[in-house]
Amino acid sequence: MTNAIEKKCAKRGLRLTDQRKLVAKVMSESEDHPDVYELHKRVSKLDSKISIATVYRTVKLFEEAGIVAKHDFKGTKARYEQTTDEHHDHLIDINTGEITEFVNEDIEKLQKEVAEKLGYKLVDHRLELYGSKIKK
Amino acid sequence: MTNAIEKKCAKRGLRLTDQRKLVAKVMSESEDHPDVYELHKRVSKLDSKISIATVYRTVKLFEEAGIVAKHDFKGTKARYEQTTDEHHDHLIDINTGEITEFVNEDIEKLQKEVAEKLGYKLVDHRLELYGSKIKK
DNA sequence: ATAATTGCAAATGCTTTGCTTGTGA
DNA sequence: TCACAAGCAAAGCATTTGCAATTAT
Repeated sequence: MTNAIEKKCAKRGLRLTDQRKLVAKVMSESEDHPDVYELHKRVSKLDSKISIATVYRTVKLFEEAGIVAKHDFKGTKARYEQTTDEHHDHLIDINTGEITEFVNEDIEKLQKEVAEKLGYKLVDHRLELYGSKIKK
Repeated sequence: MTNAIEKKCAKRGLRLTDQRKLVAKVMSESEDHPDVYELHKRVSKLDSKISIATVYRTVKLFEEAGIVAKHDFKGTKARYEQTTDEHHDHLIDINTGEITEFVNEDIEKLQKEVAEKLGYKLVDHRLELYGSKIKK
């Protein structure tokens, strides 16, 4: 069984070790944004021998290959998610830590305009909203 | 000579030690976004005995009192700046590290709308643009 | 075959903290 | 006076790395 991440690795010529396959599998099946410790915990269920150093190395490798995205949300450790086709930003629940993804083309466009007005070509950005759930 | 930071400390009942006065002075006079190491270097010129631990503690204290803002830009250590009256966001030059501040009310408004549409009250946000200078 | 990868433990870099001495209000 | 702050060195935490053994191609 080959998942999307494995396919991307192959395409990029990354050597597919058992450990990398397992990290790929776990990330492919994750719906959330796990940190390295959590990833290691999940992968350990499939291979109790895998080292957390390998998870760190793998996740960094995947990130450099554009296969996963790393997020440093305020006050938390680095979290990872599989890269998707369309770009999205994040809203973080300040009470529960729950993360909601969203897309807003108007904001995207305005960011580009702001950068250009300041004499810059927009290369990357970071937009995070922090909020608390409205109870109704 | 009393600067804005010292005034805020007084208003909040923070004890004004010599070291805190010096950090306040240096931050008040800084036009950039120094990290703790840089702050310690600048303060050391005024008091060669000050410990970097004290700078860490002071900067954290000021942050918790809303007197300075902490920024964790991508790939850099924590940087600090004096809090200003109007909110602003940052554009970071990916080549030089130079930081430009900007305000965009349209984006602010859209962020709030996005949060509300998702059922959240917007409490805080983080918007950073990363770009490279357009040479003309 | 052999260059790349792993596991382990030690090292790193930034930040915090325990403890004793010093000090601002 | 005396609760709070500073200085120092040690500890903490997430992450990286050197090295010998292992493995994918």
